[in-house]
Amino acid sequence: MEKKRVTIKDLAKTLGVSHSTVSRALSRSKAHMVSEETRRRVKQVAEEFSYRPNLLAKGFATGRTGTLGLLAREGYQEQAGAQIESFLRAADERNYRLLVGMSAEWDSPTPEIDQATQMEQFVSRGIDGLLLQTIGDEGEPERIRGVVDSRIPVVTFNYPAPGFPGVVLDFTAGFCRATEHLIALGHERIGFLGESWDGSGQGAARGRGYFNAMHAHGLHPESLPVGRYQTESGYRLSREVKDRFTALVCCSDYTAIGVCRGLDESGVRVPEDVAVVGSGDSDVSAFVTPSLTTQSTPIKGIAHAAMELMTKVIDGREVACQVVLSSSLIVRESCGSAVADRSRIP
Amino acid sequence: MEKKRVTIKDLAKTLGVSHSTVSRALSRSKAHMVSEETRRRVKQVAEEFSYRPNLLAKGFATGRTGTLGLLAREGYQEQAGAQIESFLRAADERNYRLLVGMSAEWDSPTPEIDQATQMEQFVSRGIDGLLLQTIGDEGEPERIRGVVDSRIPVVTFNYPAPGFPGVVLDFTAGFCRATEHLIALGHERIGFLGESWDGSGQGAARGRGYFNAMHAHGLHPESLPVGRYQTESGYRLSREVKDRFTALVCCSDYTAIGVCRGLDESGVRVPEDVAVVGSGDSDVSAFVTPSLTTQSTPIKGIAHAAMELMTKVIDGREVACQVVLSSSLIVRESCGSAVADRSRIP
DNA sequence: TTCGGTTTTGCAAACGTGTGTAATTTGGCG
DNA sequence: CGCCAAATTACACACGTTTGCAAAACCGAA
Repeated sequence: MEKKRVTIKDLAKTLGVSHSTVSRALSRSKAHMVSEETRRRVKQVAEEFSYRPNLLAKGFATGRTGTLGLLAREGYQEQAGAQIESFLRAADERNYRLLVGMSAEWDSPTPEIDQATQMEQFVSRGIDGLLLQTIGDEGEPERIRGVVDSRIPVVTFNYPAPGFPGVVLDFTAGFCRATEHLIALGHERIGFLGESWDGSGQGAARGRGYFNAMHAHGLHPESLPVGRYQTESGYRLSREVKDRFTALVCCSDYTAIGVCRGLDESGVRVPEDVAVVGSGDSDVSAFVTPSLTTQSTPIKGIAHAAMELMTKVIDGREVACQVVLSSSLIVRESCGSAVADRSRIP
Repeated sequence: MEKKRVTIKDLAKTLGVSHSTVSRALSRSKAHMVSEETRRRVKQVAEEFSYRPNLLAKGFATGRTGTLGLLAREGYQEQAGAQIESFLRAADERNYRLLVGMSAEWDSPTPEIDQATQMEQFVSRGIDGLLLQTIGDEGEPERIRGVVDSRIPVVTFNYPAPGFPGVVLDFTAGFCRATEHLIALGHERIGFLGESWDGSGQGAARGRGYFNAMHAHGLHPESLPVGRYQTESGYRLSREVKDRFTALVCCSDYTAIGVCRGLDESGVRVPEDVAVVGSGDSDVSAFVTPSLTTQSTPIKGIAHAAMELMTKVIDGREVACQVVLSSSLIVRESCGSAVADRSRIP
């Protein structure tokens, strides 16, 4: 009953030719090493038998599998799911499959597999390239190089890793612009909900944008650390910001939604009493009340740029460059606006 | 410079044994076909050389790759990303990697790869099993069988596919309970935002729950079709529901958020004028204003149950069974309630 | 020492495909 | 008809690993 899959040799047998001929007929080698006539016959029989190549064997023989590894990191992304989706699309378009992994911290104590192991697993499975979400922490490039064979191309995203080509979003500029938007509206006591600016990594890059803007205008910056970029972290922090700031810059839309909710429950109105800006332009951001002023993070753009870069690197047309994407500020209700009623601010 | 990866043969050479011995030493075969002494030596040298097995070759030789395919469908899931994440975790725990794909419609005219092709690709790459998001449309089981080799196990989720083991959420019961909750609050003109109940598939299952509850209480059911389960679809529909219903059952949280926003803009208050319930218990649902009454959809539970089922099927301990998970109703503000603070209501 | 049995090891084939090289066919032209 | 080059095809090996089977080594007992 165990009907085996039909192989190239089966085709060869019924055609009365050698299996190598069949192979050449099907995988159009650059030199027309096979006559048009036989190619036609082979293709017909292949169709008839509904032959499907064993991509495992093919990859094994050629060293190229048509599979890329995508390794995302948990907790450092407000929209991990959407990010993965975008990559799936971008990979599909270039006819690559994706081995996807999600890693916790390096040497994580949790039962989850750590990043190094994931990378090894991927490499062992013969991926043609690795799309790696970096966070820019200390010694990251070395760790990567320690695990992944130097011959397989790595493209990073999220944060630059020296020595590796990558796609990066200019969070610093984005948060700077967002903060300046609040300053232009007349705010002076502006708080930041996110990681502090002195540090490395993507979270700090956001904070640095906030800091730069504040500093440039002679204002006093202050950050309140959020843990994960989740809704509840913002909600928790809402108690601490009351009566302390007239405006808040949040590291993500979800943090913003959480803090808005918390403030609302305390009787603080957004944007009348406190202005809030988020980041990410997530699906819901336009539909919550108040709708969020936020910066678009071109998730699809990142995925496409990363895949673009990856194909270039694979073809050897690029070695190590950073593609910098920038975000734009989307102004909605949550920070009021020039026309907002500001009469109540003490 | 092209340093090849170290193979089993390299180890054999430096150890002065045959490569088959090394193979046996490393892959603990049931029979202790190799002495403890040599095993120790082999392991040491392997460690020293930091040997990593070529999983491609291994899979090719054994027929098992330790990789599963996960094929999700676009647009039929409110939280596709979170779903994928859950599966990644569940797979990790059982030491499986995941080839992930996202498919559009069958024979999709879009440039994206259709489901059949995706499945073929996965199978050709030697997956040990396929986790398949089904939608329960006409002829789905046949289509699956048409593409995927009968020897590789398929576990479906989201909607039962006759003949295949699967995990399914009892949406009908969930939406019935949600609707009855509204009825208990005294509502009679209750609308449904989602697919109609006469049809097949997961969307209709939700509608059927609504319908059953309405019918059981002698009320007139009415559905307004949403396209995708996205925020804006709810927003668009808000104009049509005004002055027509006193309560709305929405097929997803995002639809609910969208419709709340739209109603708010029209001056209709939620929950005072119109009560709304969502579905999915998404992250933000507790933090939007008003917070959403919704049904939890145990996304993690689905992933775990599916993986559990998959391992059973792979081991031959199960053939075709449906695991039915149920949701629970989470009561928050958006539909008002007996205990809610209603003092503000005029 | 020799024998039988058990444990350990080596040999070789197999998995499906690609590819270099040699062998064959083809075709054109003298 | 014969010859040479070009086009086409067959042969055989490679890729890294597993695994059945036979060979070898070992061990204890006669």
